[in-house]
Amino acid sequence: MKPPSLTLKDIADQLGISPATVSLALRNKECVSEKTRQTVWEAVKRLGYVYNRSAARLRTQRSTTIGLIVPNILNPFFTELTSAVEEKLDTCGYSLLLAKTSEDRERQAKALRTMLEYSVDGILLCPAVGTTQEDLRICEKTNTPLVLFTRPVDGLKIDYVGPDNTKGTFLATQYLLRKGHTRIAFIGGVEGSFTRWERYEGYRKALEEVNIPVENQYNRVCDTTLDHGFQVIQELLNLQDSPTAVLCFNDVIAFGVILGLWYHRMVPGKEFDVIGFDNIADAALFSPSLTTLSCPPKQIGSRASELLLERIKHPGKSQESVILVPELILRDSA
Amino acid sequence: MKPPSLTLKDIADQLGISPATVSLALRNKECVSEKTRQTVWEAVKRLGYVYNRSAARLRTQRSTTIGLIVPNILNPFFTELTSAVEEKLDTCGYSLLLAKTSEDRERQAKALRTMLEYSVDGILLCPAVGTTQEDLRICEKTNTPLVLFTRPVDGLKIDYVGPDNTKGTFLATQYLLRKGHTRIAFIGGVEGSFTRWERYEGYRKALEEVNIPVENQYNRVCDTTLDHGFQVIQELLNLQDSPTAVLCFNDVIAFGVILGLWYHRMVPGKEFDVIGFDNIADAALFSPSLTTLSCPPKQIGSRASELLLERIKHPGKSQESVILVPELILRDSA
DNA sequence: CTGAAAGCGCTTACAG
DNA sequence: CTGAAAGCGCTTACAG
Repeated sequence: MKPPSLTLKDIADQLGISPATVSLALRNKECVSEKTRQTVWEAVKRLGYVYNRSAARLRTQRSTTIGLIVPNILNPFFTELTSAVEEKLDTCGYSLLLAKTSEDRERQAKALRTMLEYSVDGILLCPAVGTTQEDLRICEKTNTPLVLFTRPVDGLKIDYVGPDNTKGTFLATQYLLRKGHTRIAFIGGVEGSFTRWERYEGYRKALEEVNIPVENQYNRVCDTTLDHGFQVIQELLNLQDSPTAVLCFNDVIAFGVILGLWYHRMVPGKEFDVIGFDNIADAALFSPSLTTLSCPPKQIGSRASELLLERIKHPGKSQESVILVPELILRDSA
Repeated sequence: MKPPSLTLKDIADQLGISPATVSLALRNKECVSEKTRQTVWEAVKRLGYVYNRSAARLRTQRSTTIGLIVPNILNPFFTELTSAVEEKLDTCGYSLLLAKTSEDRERQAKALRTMLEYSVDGILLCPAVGTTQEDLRICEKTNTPLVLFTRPVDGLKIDYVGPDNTKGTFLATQYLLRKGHTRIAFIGGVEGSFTRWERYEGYRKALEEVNIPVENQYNRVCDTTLDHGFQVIQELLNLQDSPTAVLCFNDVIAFGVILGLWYHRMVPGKEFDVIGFDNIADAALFSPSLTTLSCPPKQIGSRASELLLERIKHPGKSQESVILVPELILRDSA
């Protein structure tokens, strides 16, 4: 199908030297004379030689590729994280193999397997909801470094980077209470998500501390998309005792809420308080008065990448958990 | 570094058959007896064998990987497109290698080369601004199918999928004129972008047709991010003869504009008309009254993928240009 | 239906 | 500083 491509041997033949020397020269090894190296590079450019990584990979058992698996590329949180990972890897000479799970354990299993088949040097994974230790065993078996981010896996001691969810929402709720709010809703996140549970815990604890009962009508599960946030805030505003502030599962939900408020001609941050989580790129702009718990995806992505590259270089080191404490970012009401 | 991994030969030895048969069985070839196939698959599962694609790739010169190169992953247009491509490829058994150019021709050259080194079966590329035919020559040389999308390259006859920019903005401008607007601004897109030029052309022509002069103060170049749209609309609203409608380079700019309008307590679609381009996912929600020129990234992505897979299967077929005509989507003012 | 053999393009000890 | 040789793990004609 493809035409015969140029090989190291072709270059070697052209120059009347051995393929071994060409290989060494291309890798810029010290042991090759400057003169040889130059002739080789010159020939490579002239003939349009393209290095064959599959061959090198087969030989060396290393791939300079890492795999990134996320639930959903469309969520800006993961988009920004992906971008940060790509950037970090690029500067370190690694390429990125990307897959998504759609929160499906089957698809996740398939993605993991495929990446191992490509001999990735390591994997960055945000586990699909419901992932078990068993699901990830294959990485251990093949001795492939694995770093989890954003969501831990129950009972699994492994490299991990993620936020302190409970502490974050606890702080945010206290902040709302101090501002005098008593009817505070918690919006977003899907049923069965451990992250949601943790974030809700912080909210619950803070209310409990000041003896405000947690009301079921203020606790709304929903998918993390703009339109769900938009929808839910409409419903909440129609309640008898409608809330005066919402703590959102994340910024995307918060954006939906803000759009819903504008739509009702209400100004978020003035007539109604909204708090997000993550501090994704658009958060700074979305509402001049959006408060958010900052634990930016770029930061998580770059920390996780660093950790993974570290593991690849020094295997066998002990596991590390990087827990980032979210910072409450207040923005001036304009 | 990695422990010795299981090979086909290990499986073969275990079962007392030849590696060739194991290979055939794994590929589910007809010529292997049902019984043998089953024993092989059973052993593979039991022993936890992981197929080595590097070896297969080296042998067959095919990779079942394709490369996707975009200017910027963070732009929702490209995010959605990436997602659509990933989905399409996944169902066809291909994996995705992802890279971004940041509109830098050097980085683009590097990304192309890396992908060829990985022996991708084909490449999907949205060329960085300023890309020349020469920049893409390497694909031709290595005989790697290349499909461009969204942006053509000057003078290059090659498979391409993209919108009819001029026709789109022409229609949209006519629509605004019919609604009685006479002061219409054109916002967004960067200097030197061919796409911007095309979209501006449609706007210019429509105004010209009804003898409305094109005013420089209504033509604003800016990066395609929310905050730039937000910024620019503020400036326009402060003009002496501030416009009554804007045609935006794309939806992202339009979102920024809408946020800017809400911020001024103006309701887009009522007191001020806003038109976007692309129809990205959030457009339906962003303002209930946002009008947009629909040419969705998912559609472009999936058409481009199909075209590429087609080329991979049947090389040597003649080039094809798929020009999608944007449709004006009107949404009811609520 | 199954096996022996060659080879994909590289890298790496090992000699010289 | 350079070369000959072996081998990474697969696939594929070719025999049988």
